[in-house]
Order: sequence, then C-alpha cells, then structure tokens
Amino acid sequence: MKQTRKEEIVIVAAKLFKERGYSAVSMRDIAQQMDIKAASLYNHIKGKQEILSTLILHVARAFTNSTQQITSENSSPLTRLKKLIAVHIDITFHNPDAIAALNNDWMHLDGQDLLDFIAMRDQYEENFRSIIKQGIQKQQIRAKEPEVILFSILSTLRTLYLWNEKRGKLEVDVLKQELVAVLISGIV
Amino acid sequence: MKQTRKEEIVIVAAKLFKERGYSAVSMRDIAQQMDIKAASLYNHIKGKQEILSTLILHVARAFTNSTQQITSENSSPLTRLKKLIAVHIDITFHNPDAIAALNNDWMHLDGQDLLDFIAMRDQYEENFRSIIKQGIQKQQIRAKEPEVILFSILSTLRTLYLWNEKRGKLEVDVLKQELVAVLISGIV
DNA sequence: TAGTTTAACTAACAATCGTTAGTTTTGTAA
DNA sequence: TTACAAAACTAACGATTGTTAGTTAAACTA
Repeated sequence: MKQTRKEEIVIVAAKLFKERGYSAVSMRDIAQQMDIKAASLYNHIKGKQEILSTLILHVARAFTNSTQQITSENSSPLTRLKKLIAVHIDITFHNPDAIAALNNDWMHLDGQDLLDFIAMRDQYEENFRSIIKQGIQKQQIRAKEPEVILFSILSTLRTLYLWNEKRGKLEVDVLKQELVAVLISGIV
Repeated sequence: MKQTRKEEIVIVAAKLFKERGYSAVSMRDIAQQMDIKAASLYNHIKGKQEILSTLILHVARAFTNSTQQITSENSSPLTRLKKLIAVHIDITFHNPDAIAALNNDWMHLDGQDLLDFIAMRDQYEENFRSIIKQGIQKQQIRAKEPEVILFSILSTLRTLYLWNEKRGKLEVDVLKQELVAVLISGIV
C-alpha cells in the first residue's frame, strides 16, 4: 500500500490542521513539514481547498456508508445502536486527524463540497435518530427525551478523536465494550 | 447593566469566532460587524489576542470556580456529580459563544494566558476525576473504567454549547433533569 | 543513450493580515 | 460657549497569505 505524493500531503496537512485548525496553517507550513517549498505542493494538488475537501469528504463518506448500512439492518434497535458505536470507534481510531478536520474545519469547505458534506451529515444524524425512535417504540429505550439521548451519544462519539493518545493501554475492543456499557446502561 | 465598548467588541467577536474560528476572522470583519473601521477597535482593546484571552479566560474562571466549589462540598459523590452537570448547563447557556471559543480556539492563546488556561483546564478535569473515583470507592458508581466514564461525561458537557439553538422549546430545568438521567442512569 | 515525465526549484504577484500614527468628529461637563 | 475626553476616521507600514510562471534537476522509458 504505497501512497502517492498527494496522499502524503493530505496526511501531513491533517496533522497540522488538527493542532492549529485549517485557517491557521499556511501552505508554507505544510511544505516545510515535507521538506519542500510551498510552490512544489502545486505539482500534486490544485490548492489548499482540495486538501481540506479530500480529507473531510473521504471520512464523511466512510461514516455515511457505515451508518446507512447498519441502520437498514433488521436486527433490534439496541443491537444496531451498539454496532453504530463500535463502528464509530473503528473509523475514529483509523483516521483521527481527518476526523479532527471534519469536526472543526468543515465550515471552511467551499461550494458543492460544503453542500455535500452537510447533506451527508444530516443523513447520518437522521439515521441515529430513527434507530433511537425505533428503540423507544419497541420499549428497548427509555421514552423520555429522544433528542437528549441523541445529543449525548453523538457528542461522545464526535469527540472520540481527542482520545486517541490518551486512551493509552486500553485496547480498542475493551473500549468498545466499556463505551457501549456507559452510553447505554449508564454509570450507576 | 450597560456594557462598555470593549465588552461589545468581545461579544461581537465571539459570535464571529464561533462561526468561523479565531484565525479565519479578521479585525476588519469584527469592525464591519460593528459599523466602524478596524483601526477604531484599537481605541478600546490592545489587539486581537486580548479579545480572545478576555473571552476565554473569563468563562474558564467561571468553570474552574464552580467545579472547585462543588468538588469540595461534602455531599455524596453522585450528588456532586449531578450538581456539576447542572452548573455546566447554566454556564453554557449563559455564554455559548465564549464557550465555543474556549473549546475551539484555546490553542491560539499566547504566553501566560495559554499557561493559565491549561492549568485551569487540568484542574477542572481533575475535579471531575476525583469525584468519579470517590463514587466508585463508595460503590455509587460502577467500577469498570473510570476514564471512559469521565470521557463520556466531559464530551457531552463540552459540546453543550452547540445545542443552544437546537434545544428549542426544551426548558433549561427539564434539560438538566433529562441530561442527568441519561448520563447517570443510561438510556435503557 | 535520447526523450519524456515527474517533481523539485526560484521569483514574484496581488490580496489581505494585524497594527500604528496622526487627525477629525462627537459627546459631555464647566 | 468653551474645554476636554472619548471614539471615530484616513492612510499607511511591513509581514504573510495562496497561488502562478518559468526553469532545472532527477528518474523512468524507449
């Protein structure tokens, strides 16, 4: 799996975007990190925008595809919810830098890329919502405020990327198990 | 409660920072939003950095003071945890824009301001951690992985500011009750 | 080896950045 | 009305921004 020069640029840029944000990282910063000059970047990419959209839309599609597929399974709502959490952990720990950009810099996308992102994001959220509502209907999930439940789960999953270094020795499989337990059964 | 011109600038800037991030907002953007020229801002503030540090350190102190006070109460760990969640909701819905800056732009603080912020943030997190550990010790909280519990709660609370418009008709008191239930008792 | 592509380079551009200096207008108090 | 302070203005600065043009060196292909 050798990566192209463009892929290298995107990876290096993602690290910098994660630390400082898209707007605070210059093309010269990215170039310096690769030991070349800024102008040389343009042999491989169209511009700064292309780095951002490559980064974000790629991982956004991964999320949308996974959640869409799990949502349309016919297992029980709670089972699907657990799978959603697990797949979130997998994708996150595989692309933590890209997800940082997705979370923090999506608003700097342009034109059609921005529209595509928002559409995917809405669909993704709607998938979660529908599973929770089905869970309430089948009395697998407490009926109180579905939006509060949705918000709490999405917040935790969205922030997972920050936990990549800190999680330390905790194995991914253990984390999946524990996070499912905490989010679904609570902490008491 | 009339506000000074400096306070107006900070409030206007906070809104823009929330939408686009600190680095993507220029002094000319802030000035335009106030119907004045960029140079006029400097009659009231030292520079862009001062806007950011005023914004962030003020609300960071509010968090640190509240959590510190609640942590050192001698009520039960679970009671203190519930209070922490409630006070978080209060502070958040009172300064959603400042909290956006705190979450997303703290790394653009300079010098001593950055050090102060990090110190407050670490202390704040440590307060949460100590309460959770005490709760486990007194068998009020499930003993599995305290760091996962901590992470899940902090993630949800940190992201609350995004929920300010969307929460809609949901009253603050109802939200407190519901969020405490979801975070502590789970959703099943 | 000759020809061609890939990927680096230098130099520069127009635009925008935060900020300063000096000046003029506005509002308030005597 | 005059005097003063507060707050706006114009004009400009040096630095940095993303990007382009044109050129050169290295690496594959015939």
